[in-house]
Amino acid sequence: MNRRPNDPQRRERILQATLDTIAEHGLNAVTHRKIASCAGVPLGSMTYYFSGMDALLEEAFTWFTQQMSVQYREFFAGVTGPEMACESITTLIYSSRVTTPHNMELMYQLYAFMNRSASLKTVMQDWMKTSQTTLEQWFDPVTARALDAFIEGMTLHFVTDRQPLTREALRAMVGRIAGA
Amino acid sequence: MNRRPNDPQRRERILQATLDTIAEHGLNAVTHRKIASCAGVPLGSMTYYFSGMDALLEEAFTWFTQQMSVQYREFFAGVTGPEMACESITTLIYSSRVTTPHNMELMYQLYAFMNRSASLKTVMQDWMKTSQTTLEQWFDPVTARALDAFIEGMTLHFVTDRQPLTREALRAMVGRIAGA
Amino acid sequence: MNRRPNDPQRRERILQATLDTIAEHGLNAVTHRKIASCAGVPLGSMTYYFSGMDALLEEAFTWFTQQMSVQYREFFAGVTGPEMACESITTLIYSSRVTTPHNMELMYQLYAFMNRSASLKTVMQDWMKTSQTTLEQWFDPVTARALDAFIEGMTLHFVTDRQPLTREALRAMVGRIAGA
Amino acid sequence: MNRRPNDPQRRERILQATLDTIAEHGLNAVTHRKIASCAGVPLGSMTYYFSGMDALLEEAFTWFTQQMSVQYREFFAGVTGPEMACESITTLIYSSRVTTPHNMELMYQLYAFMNRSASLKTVMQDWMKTSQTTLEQWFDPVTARALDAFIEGMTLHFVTDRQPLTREALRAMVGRIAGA
DNA sequence: AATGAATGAGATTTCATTCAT
DNA sequence: GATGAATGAAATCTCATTCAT
Repeated sequence: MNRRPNDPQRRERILQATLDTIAEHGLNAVTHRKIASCAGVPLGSMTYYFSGMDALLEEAFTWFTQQMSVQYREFFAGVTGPEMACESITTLIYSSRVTTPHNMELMYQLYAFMNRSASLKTVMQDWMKTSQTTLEQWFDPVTARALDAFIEGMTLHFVTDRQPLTREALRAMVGRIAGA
Repeated sequence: MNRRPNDPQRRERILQATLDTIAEHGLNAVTHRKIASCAGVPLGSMTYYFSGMDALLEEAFTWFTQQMSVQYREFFAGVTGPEMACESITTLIYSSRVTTPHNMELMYQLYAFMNRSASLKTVMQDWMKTSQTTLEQWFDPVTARALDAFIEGMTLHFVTDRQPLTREALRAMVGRIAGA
Repeated sequence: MNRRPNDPQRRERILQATLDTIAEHGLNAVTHRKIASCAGVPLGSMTYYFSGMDALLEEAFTWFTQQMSVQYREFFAGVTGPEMACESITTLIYSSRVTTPHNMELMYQLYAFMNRSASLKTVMQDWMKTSQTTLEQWFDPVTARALDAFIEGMTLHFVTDRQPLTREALRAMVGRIAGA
Repeated sequence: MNRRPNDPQRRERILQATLDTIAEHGLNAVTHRKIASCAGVPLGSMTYYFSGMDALLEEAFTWFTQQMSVQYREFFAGVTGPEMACESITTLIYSSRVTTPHNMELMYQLYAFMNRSASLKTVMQDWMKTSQTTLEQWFDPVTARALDAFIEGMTLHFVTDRQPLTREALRAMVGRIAGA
């Protein structure tokens, strides 16, 4: 093992490895060993950096939520009006660039884990608020919530469904909710 | 000599206990002992009735999916037209009678577990198909999918969000997707 | 491993092995592995029979205290008067039949551990009471306590001291405390 | 080039912290981290100043023995005759000024640890010799040993027993052993 | 000289599964 | 058929010690 004292990326690398391992093996089946091996760190590092499995999972999911939040916001960065927002929403769902299978896998593990941790639930609620606020730049609050929920549900469909909607059909539905 | 088991409900009782235990403790943290204790059956029953943990989880989730399917169908039983369907959808989401916290908890555990089991994924896809077909009685296929996705996303919001929508706002959004 | 379901001596065998391991290696250095190996049981048995190390130590010491109590009482079984009691006390200390190095080793480990466990402290106090009561058959309470303390201190001297007292000198000192 | 350490008391501070930690947590449960934290020194100091845990414990106990020896001697400093010695012994036991709960706690941890270390056993034997020699100033050797053993046993009673002896009763018993 | 981040060896503990009854 | 005592494999976690700085 290449000894690297003061490795500043170590913590983050473990967090990322935790997410990757959850995505690959599922929450039940995640072990310190698998994560350590995935992160390329010795087993002893796991509890040196994180007090225990629960703390690690909580922090990893919190980190994931923040990453997703950033990507979400960046996705709507250049949007200037409702029309353009609808296009972006459609692309968000359809392209799976943000809602990749990997991310969706984590999303559902996160929903499943959410109720085990009060602080994680708060993080989730804050995220939900943020994404609604983003959409409220171009839509009224109720519409923003509806669109957010639709994105939520539709992305699930896109990773599970055998025959997802076409881009055009999807765009039309987004337009309906937007009330245009 | 046809010997019937002493306790014919035992299998089902174990399945139900499995679901309850998952809902209470989360998929990671479910053990044979907890389930057996919850079901009030001896520990030995667990592997006597089910070949192993994975088989048990798979069967429990399949059973859950079927239960939900039935409830979903029953919910739309008396519906005679699109208008009434929109009302039912609104009530479905708003009342949390089907989408109880307990059921939603299981739903997300199920989504999280889905990718671990090919057969479970099929079950999920079939369910999705069924619920879309149900809605296709009153809506065109694309609209049916959009409504289904909206239900999906909105129920999540309702168990997580700090301030869910009012019934009226919800009804209005359903109406928009329905294209009325 | 010879599989013996319902091995009724298993628990006691583990307790005895715990005491032997403590005597051999000291409280700090006792591990489940060492005890299991000493008892000839698989490692998994340790926490199957005892909820954890602390519970095991507590029970082992409690058991030891009871054993010592019995031996102590048996030692004074045939005593009919103060004179004979003094002889027995002298022999108890001098012969090291009860206060063997093994037992004394455990005694001091026990004193050291006593303050970690309220219930163990109670057990110790009860034992102290019992041994005083035994001596009160032939001596007044204050004398009984003094003799008990003397036994306590002298047995330590006998396992530590380089040149212990002769039997005669010991007998004389016992006689003085007895007030004969 | 005589380089003196920045912190000349550090070694002693670690030794004292070791004793305090043993008294607080017990010999099993003492860790470098706890001691370092108790002494207010960096973790690295532990193995910088002491070659390892065993060496540290041995030195700490040796130091403790010396401290106790000094206190013991000081306690009998002004004594001029057997009568006065008996009074001092009584006070020694009864007042718990030297045999504080903290010191007694350490005493038993020490007895428990003694057999793990040949050099520590020697230290103990030397101490025993010293305390006997102290008493031999006013008593014959056999009486001195008996008194020493009595002190030993009685102090244990005083920290454990629910109802210790009164001062008068204690004094009377000391007097008997002294043969006055 | 002094430190504390890092680790490997080994501790405790959990638990799915087995199998004698 | 049914059970639960028992176990081995593997999990989590602890910590003395090392060593780059």
